[in-house]
Amino acid sequence: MIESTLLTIDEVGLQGATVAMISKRAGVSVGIISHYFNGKCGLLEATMRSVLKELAESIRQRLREVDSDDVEERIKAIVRGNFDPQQIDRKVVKTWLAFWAQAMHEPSLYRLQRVNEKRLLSQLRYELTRILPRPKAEIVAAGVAALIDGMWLRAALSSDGFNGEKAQEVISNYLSTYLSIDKKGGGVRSDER
Amino acid sequence: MIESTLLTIDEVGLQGATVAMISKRAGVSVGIISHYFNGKCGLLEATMRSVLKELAESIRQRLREVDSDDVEERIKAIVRGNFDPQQIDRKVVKTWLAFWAQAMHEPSLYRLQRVNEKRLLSQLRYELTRILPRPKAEIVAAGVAALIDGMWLRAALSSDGFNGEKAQEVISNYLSTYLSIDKKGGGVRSDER
Amino acid sequence: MIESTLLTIDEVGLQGATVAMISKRAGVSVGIISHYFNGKCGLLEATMRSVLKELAESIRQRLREVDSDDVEERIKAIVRGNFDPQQIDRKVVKTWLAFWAQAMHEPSLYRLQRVNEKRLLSQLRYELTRILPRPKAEIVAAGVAALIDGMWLRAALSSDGFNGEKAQEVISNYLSTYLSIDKKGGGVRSDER
Amino acid sequence: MIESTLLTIDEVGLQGATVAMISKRAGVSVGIISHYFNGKCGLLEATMRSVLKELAESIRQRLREVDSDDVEERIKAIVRGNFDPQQIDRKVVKTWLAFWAQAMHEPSLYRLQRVNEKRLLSQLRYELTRILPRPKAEIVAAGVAALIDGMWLRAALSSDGFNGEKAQEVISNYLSTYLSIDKKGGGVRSDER
DNA sequence: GATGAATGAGCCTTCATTCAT
DNA sequence: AATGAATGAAGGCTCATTCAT
Repeated sequence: MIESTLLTIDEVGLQGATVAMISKRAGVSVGIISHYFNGKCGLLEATMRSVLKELAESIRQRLREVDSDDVEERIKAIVRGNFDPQQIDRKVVKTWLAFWAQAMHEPSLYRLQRVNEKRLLSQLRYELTRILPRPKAEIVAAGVAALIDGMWLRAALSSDGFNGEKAQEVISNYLSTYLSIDKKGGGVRSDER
Repeated sequence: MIESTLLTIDEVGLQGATVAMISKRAGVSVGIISHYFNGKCGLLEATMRSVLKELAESIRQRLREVDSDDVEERIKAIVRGNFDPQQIDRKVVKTWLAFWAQAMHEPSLYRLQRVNEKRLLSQLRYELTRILPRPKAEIVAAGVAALIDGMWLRAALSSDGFNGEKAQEVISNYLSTYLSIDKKGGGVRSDER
Repeated sequence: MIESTLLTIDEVGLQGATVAMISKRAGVSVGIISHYFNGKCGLLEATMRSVLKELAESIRQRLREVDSDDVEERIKAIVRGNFDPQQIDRKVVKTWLAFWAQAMHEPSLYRLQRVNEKRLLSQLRYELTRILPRPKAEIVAAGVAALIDGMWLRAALSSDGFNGEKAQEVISNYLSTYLSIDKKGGGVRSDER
Repeated sequence: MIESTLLTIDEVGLQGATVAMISKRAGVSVGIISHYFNGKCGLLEATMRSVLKELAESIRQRLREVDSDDVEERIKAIVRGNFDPQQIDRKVVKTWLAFWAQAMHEPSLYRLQRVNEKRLLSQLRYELTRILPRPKAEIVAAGVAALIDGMWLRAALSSDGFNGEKAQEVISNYLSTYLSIDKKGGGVRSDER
């Protein structure tokens, strides 16, 4: 069902996707969608919930694999989670874009979007406050979050398919550069702000 | 016409926007849209072309105001251009999102999106290669571009309206991080790559 | 459904007939027409198929009623079938005319028209070759077919309603002219060709 | 103008032909059609009037070329006039079909059609009454008229282009056969009726 | 008189949803 | 519970006609 939705959106877009297409692909009747998901919009919401759950799971798994005290590694793990093959799959990417456009006009979708947006930021902030003063942690968290979304978006919109590794390289590079500076002259610089 | 489109998309989304709504708001007949813009899709394209032109103009203007040799300032000018009040206006933002979702399934829109995406990147790269070795310039350019898009996107999707200043602060911070390193040990470090 | 189409074309012509009119008269929803007939054009095709089937049935029935060896009577039966009350009904006649005009620009309709056109001719030829040398049979078959269509058309276009009997009289006269000659001096004349 | 109409109907049918297409081809403005012809329907009427006038002229010319007392030749001349290359031109043929379909629902077109239909019949009847008793002349006239229309129609609807010669052959054959019989045993046969 | 830009009614079609089975 | 045929509102687009220039 969810998979059908993703595949169909991939093929023809959210507008082009009809409930008939989706239900046919899933091998169920059209009625079932209105019945169980409360219409097409509800199906999109359920689909995004599923994608979001997998994203969260993907991050959690990566975090479990790294030293719980190595902040830099933990953040890189979060980044890797966001660039999990499943997340950068074309059908998921297209669904994300459709979801964003729709979310601006659908409260239920909007809430979902907000929760996800805030979760990433707070995760990053939580890690960074362990080694950076709060104002700086705030800025770096916002930066990393924006980099994740921005790299993800740029990759999504480019035709060359997804280059997740390059994205992660840019982010890692930023992170290690930043943290190394901080270790050297962090005190002074953070006073400046 | 273009303004009507933006306002209508802002109100009801691209899907919800009918040509009747748009033409009524613009005070013209429905027929005129198909006649001049080649249908609803053509209208979206024309609208985005207009938005893109204004973005380009906004950046050009900011660049004209800064020292043509101060690379950091020039990049900040590009960033400021991207966060111009007109660009972060809610109706423009919503149209961007709708445009992205649509562009995945409409070749003419896709081309437009690609041109814009590449233009920002090449502008940044051009400036950065003046003070950084090419591989590093590449990474920083990609980083700044992603930060712009990412901050812009996060701001767009958050309800609190747009906080362009915070976005610019984050990006400035990112930029100075890289450039300060370069100044300190740039020669050696860039040789390493 | 078919009946609704015929009645509506009778009233306002094919151009004037809207799907809404037809479906309303049939007491079904408009959507059903696109669903089952693949649009207005498909509906016309289905309607003509029905008319054609009834024409074929009408001829078959008339043929069953006559001596299978009396060629003249068999041909008259075919003629009678073509002038069956159902075939010369005003609504059927108008639909035929609309169909012809449309068939020139619609491959699927065109094929249908060709099949029917050829069927009549080959039926006549088949009967006539039993008593006439082939070249003459060919000419008489073409003549009878043209007479049927021509009488039918003239009657269709005249306001006085259909005078099927007069049409049949003319055709019978034509037929006996040819067949009587053949009986008298057929051997010699047919050698001439 | 008239020529443009014929060409456009040939290409896309009467329904498909827009006034814009026709006026563009004629190199005039769209307004001119409503202005001078009173709309699209008026243009069709004017076009058919032109076609009809040429048909009449074509027949008159053929009649002028034959002996005014040779009835058989005069009728053959009328037939030849109806199968004049100009009349069996594809664009004229298609326009005729469209005209018929339309005439059923447009009084002004209907009158035009009636006039033409009757003119042919009365011309034939006039000639035939010179050598046949009236009832027989009536039947033969109706037969020849129907043959002309029927052959013309069958040729029009077949894809093989127009085979005017074969049509004329069938009609001539009928005519000479009929008249020769009549001369031989005309008295007796006509008494039979 | 001639133009052609603008109009807007009306069309066919699509498709989310419903509901009898 | 599951189906899928039927619904009918609504959308984009076309195009004959108008009318200011």
